[in-house]
Amino acid sequence: MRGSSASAKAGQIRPLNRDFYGRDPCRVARDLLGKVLVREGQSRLSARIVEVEAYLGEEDPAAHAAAGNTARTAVLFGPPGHAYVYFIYGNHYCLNVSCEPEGSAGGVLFRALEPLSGVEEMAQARGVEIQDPKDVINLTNGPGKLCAAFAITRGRDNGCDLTSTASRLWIGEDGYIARDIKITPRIGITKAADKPLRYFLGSNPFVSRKTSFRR
DNA sequence: ATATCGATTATCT
DNA sequence: GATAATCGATATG
Repeated sequence: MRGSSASAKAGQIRPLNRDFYGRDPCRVARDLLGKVLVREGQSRLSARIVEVEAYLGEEDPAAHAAAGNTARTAVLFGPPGHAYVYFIYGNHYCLNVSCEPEGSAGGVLFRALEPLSGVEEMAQARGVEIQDPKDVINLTNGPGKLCAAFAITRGRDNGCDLTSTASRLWIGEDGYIARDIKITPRIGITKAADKPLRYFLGSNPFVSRKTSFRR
């Protein structure tokens, strides 16, 4: 066996190709569950994707793409598989991956991750101490939190190619099969707040909330 | 357990 | 000038 096998060996992570992202954000969101976000650095940080939301194109009032192709939203209109990072509420960064073929807007917001490696470095980046195993949950169970844990900022990571293992940030699969997928409305929005575009692993303790009402 | 609120800035009206 | 794809702290049941 020499790497041509379809099933990944334990611990091995293979990047997802650009075609994976060049589709409807709803399908990309669904298929992203169970995949792995990797940040290369002094040591490698990795975490499983357990909660995401789909944001559509200019016709979705809740999407940033609704403002059209501006300096801020350009990545959403560009080629698929790139990181769209924005700053919100004066405090937090949020990470998306661009979807749809170039010229058509769409993205998937990362809402929660399950840490696989580099827990100590994530805790340090979040500015918290891990005193109890349950404290690990608090590291990446929200869109702002996971960006802090991975040291993701707009300046460093906006526009990053997430299909390349040469990038500081990329996404891969390790053979894990997503189970118990749940779908609810998106969280924290006021427009189009009823559309069921939030996808998560129902039995995973790292999801930010079980249900979606808020606000 | 849920509810409310302040922080702080990029972006848009 | 208002709002926002959030978080953490505080108050209250």
